[in-house]
Amino acid sequence: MPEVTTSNSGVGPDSTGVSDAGLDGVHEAVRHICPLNEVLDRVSGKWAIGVLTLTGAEEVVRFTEFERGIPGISRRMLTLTLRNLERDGLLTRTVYATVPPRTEYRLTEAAQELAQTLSLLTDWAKRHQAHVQASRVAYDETH
Amino acid sequence: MPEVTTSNSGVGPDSTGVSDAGLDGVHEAVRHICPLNEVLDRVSGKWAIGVLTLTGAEEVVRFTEFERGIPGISRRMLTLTLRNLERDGLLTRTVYATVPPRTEYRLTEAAQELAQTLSLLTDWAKRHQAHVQASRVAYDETH
DNA sequence: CTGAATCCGCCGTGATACTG
DNA sequence: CAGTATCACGGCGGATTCAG
Repeated sequence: MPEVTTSNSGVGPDSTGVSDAGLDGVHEAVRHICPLNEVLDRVSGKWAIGVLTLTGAEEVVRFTEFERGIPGISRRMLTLTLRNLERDGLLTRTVYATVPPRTEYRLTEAAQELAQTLSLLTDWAKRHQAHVQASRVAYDETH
Repeated sequence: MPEVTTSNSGVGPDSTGVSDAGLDGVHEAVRHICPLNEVLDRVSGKWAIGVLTLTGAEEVVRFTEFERGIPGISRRMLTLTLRNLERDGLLTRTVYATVPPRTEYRLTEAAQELAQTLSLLTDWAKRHQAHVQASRVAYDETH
């Protein structure tokens, strides 16, 4: 992805190529109103959060430690997640040309701030997850 | 979605049915470690944030106002987003049986707190988006 | 040990048309 | 006005295999 449409790691096709280019304009306007989308695009996906929090807790993490620390993740997705985070300047990747090879990952300062903010979101989740679950059950019963 | 697998609005098949059921256990462990995933699942998708912030700013919003206020959204996606948010107890939906029909949406208290926390994330995004973009450009050049 | 490359299934998303 | 129903597409995510 060398060009503009770098964000939107989500599922959407990002303006399906439909009609004229006007849609990109308004879409950009939405993004301007809400940079939150960019953060969430970055942090979305099943694994990014796990990587971030794990790295935040451990300071320095190696590839294999991620695999053990995030149960269920595949090599492929771990690599992709790591690369995306590195590309966004949230992780630094240091490779030691030893045998066997060794790679270390750390959070950048920006990512550390992000992790702190995310912890506030976690607080919200903890405080309201019961309410949310109850809402879901109630909703599913009546629909 | 009447049953258990309600969360995980993301793309993943949620433990592909591979081998034994042990994977669900560890996966559940991951969720326990990080309830953040649930919040993000709830807020992910291209439109949920827009709906949330718009409703936060307007107090009361009608269906058509969403369509006008969130450029590019389709009726279908607006409906789905609204329903999900309502199901999670973040939005209330009030239908007036008038002609023409009229439906009002408001944030619940929980969602208002969430919106505040999300604004902190927005702050982070604003403070670091330049850095992130620069990182991306640099990364794309060298790879 | 740390990845890269390939194949494939699933589901989110959008377009379009229909309804009360 | 406020949705619902149906179809099609594209990409994420996973499994597996190969490489340095």
